[in-house]
Amino acid sequence: MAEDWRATLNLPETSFPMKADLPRREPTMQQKWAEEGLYAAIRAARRGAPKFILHDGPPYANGNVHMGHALNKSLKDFIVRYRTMRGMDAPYVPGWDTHGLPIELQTIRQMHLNRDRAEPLELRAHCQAFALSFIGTMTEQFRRLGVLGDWDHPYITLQPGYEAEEVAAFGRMAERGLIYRGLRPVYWCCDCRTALAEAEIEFHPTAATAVTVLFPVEDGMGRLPEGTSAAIWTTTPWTLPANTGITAHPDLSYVVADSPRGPVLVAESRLAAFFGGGEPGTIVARLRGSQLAGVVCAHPFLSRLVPIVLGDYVTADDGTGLVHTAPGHGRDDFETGQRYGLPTIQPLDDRGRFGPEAGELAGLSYREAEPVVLRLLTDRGRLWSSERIEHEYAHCWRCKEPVIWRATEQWFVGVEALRKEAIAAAAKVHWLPGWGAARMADMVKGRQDWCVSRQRVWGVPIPVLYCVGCGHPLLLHPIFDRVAEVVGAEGADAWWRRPASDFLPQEIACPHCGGRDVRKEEDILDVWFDSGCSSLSVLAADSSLAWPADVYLEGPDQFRGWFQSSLLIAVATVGEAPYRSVITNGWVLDGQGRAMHKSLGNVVEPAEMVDRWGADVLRLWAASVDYTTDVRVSEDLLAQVGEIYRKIRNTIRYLLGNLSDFDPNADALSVVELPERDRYILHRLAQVASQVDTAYEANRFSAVFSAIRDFCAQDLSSFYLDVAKDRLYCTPVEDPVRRATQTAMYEVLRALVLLAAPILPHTADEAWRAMRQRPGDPGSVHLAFWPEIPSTWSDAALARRWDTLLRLRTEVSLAVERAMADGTIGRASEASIDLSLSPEDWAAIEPIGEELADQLLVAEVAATSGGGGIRVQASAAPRCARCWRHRPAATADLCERCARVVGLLERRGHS
RNA sequence: GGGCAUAUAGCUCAGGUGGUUAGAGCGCGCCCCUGAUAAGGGCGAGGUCGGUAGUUCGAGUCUACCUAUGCCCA
Repeated sequence: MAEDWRATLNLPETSFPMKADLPRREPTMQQKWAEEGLYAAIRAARRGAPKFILHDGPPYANGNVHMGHALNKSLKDFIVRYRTMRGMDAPYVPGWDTHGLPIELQTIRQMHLNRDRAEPLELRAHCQAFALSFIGTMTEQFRRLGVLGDWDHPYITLQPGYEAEEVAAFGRMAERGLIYRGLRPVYWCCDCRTALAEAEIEFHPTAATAVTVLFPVEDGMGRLPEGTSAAIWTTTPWTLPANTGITAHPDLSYVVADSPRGPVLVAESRLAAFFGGGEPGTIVARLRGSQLAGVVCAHPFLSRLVPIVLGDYVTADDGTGLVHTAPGHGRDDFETGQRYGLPTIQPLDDRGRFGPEAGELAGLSYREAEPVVLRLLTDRGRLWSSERIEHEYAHCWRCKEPVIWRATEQWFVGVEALRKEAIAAAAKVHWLPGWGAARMADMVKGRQDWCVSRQRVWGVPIPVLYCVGCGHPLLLHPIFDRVAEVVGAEGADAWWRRPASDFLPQEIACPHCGGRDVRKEEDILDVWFDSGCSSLSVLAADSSLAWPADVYLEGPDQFRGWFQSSLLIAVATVGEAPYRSVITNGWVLDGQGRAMHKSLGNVVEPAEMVDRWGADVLRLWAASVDYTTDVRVSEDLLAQVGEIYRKIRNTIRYLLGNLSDFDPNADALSVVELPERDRYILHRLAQVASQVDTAYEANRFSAVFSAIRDFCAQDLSSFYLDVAKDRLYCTPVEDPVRRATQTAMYEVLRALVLLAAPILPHTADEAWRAMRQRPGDPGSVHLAFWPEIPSTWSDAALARRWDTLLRLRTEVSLAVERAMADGTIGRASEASIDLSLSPEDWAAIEPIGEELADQLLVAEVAATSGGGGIRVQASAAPRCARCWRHRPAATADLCERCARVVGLLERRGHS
């Protein structure tokens, strides 16, 4: 009768559950870390160690955490945790960007405030409360992802200390002469008498007068016939008084055609339209736009010369291919004007009325001026044609009136003086991926001066006082110091709360007129100026951190944003880049590679994914993808990553289960004395650990991911652990054969948990706490050090032999599979194999000897040298009832080994 | 429209300096096991490398152009 030998086996046993239940259990673990003061404990443990500073780019505090944040913060966490395990002091101080238009607008809407009537201080208080509340929710969401950092002490751009450093930075830049005041066109509502941000603009169909106007050529550079006129087209004739140039496209083809008004210059493709269906005049000259550069025309009704300049934005979709350019009334116009030195003329006051210098137009609103302009053109014979058209035109979102572009006084950072220095500084930075270097250089090369003025209240004030007497702005060191001091003590609110005189130090007077009566600048700083100061306000200001940072890591949009603003400000104030390396992560797209949009309904919410899969699975996803390019995320993708997670988890669980009776401090054998089979897996472990280390070092987490995954799936689960079962289960607990395997398994488990810890902090810590410790091991894996892999574990010669075995194993599996299919055998374990090997294979396999059948998981193997191939038969040996292997019987139902073991156990049981 | 980037099996990724039948894991199909069991093992079917044209004795790997997608700019 068949006896149940199960009780005589050493089966795996562990409390580490197969089902991770991450969504439910992770929060508990996180709470435990918080209660244990894990972050502070790490800081204390690493005090004095070499620093590694990953400086957080501050997310904007006005919404929930989205997938882009989740990816970015996960990657940052991998880096910080890895460096910490490497023994470095790697503090992580999260940041928040809190000022600026979006929050101000959302607050106004939410509070139903009237911007014009709202007290600045009241509005600012609401904005602050708004931002802080989102910092609260976002902090919870980031913590839920397992991101380790000083969440109780983040840096926030609205903190007085932060603002004070920002004011000081502005002051230093001003002292270097990098700050100036100049004209720049902005959207302007003449009804509300204010500048508007783009977000405050609505477009509506509007009727307008479109005119085609002739500009007589004064100097054709010999390329244009005598008497030629350049034709432009505009839908805003009232801007003609501010015209200071004409822009042509360098690559467009232009012609001079005869007309009743003499030769006219237009784009060739616009010729027919220009003649309005009538017979086009004879073409008398043809030339490229680039050849027009330098031609000088006369203004159609003012005594002013206007040059033809070049601009890529010119199109031949409408008009004449020659664009009327008034730098005071348009963004493109302004930038073209800057490039070519065209004057910026701005004749309108804040109600949109022409000033006294506008001659006939003085006192008229820009709309009233239109018919006058038309008359002036007609009187001088410069009006080729005019028509009423309807087009989309910008309107004020509040009063619904049309808005205009109007140049006003703004504060600028002069980039020209910084450009070379900034490009040189960026060239010294290590960029990942490498194209970042060229991208940053290009962007700095091509950029205009930085307009840092915002006509708003939610922000850091531009710390400038004006002399009331002579109107001069006072860019003086003692004033900046004074403002920084007050702001540092009271916050930026002080700028609004206190009178201007409070910011004027006793000993200071206007250097121009000696006056001491001052007023405050009302503009605030661009929010990119805020975050751009973070290296100064945070890294340089905190002795526990360091300047410059080792790493910045953000999305590709930050090349024009934070990467750049940080660079410019650091170069302007310190003379170097604020980062040693910059890593860019790609954009997060949906499962089909499309950008996520609310309107498309394809937005994947990290909070939902965490509730469904757990943070460790989401993090494993972040590790699995090539983040340097755009990445996809979807339920399906997370499900796939979830499968890998289970594979890793189950491998760890199985290791734990088979080590339940193993005390590494008492039962471990010397590694160098282990049998080859166990030394082979340690050799593989050494290889994998090295690969993983190299990958972390290079921030190539997808290589970490695949190395760990393949090690679990291939080396461990499908080979080493599968084969080890017999040894583990069937030999006595303390049998050296078993202890040898457990010795190797313990090393594997320990290293595996440590290698995975930066990516899977919850799972790793859970496993760490479930496994036996060594003396001196910390209570949490997060305080542990990177595993030391002795070089003695690597054995290339041994590995070559075992790689041969693995290859043969595949061939045998195939033969066994065929034998099962044709009915020769029922299961692999009853296969009897004849192996006729090539001489080389025989040389590798021969030393493995009798163990071959064990390794191939078959009943028996007869291996010979000869190269004849593989034969499979059914084994003649009976199946042992205890170990289920087909081996010569010693008793009625047990093989020799099992009979011996059982006998031993029985003797023990009786003693 | 411009700049930059990406494009290898259903999915996620590997594929130094160009060279025999392009790899892995997952998923999928079939089979085994039931002493890792909402587990484990084996075998198998899937790509000609986004497209086109070139360079070369030979290209996934070099060049040009095109397409799609993404970011930034206009």
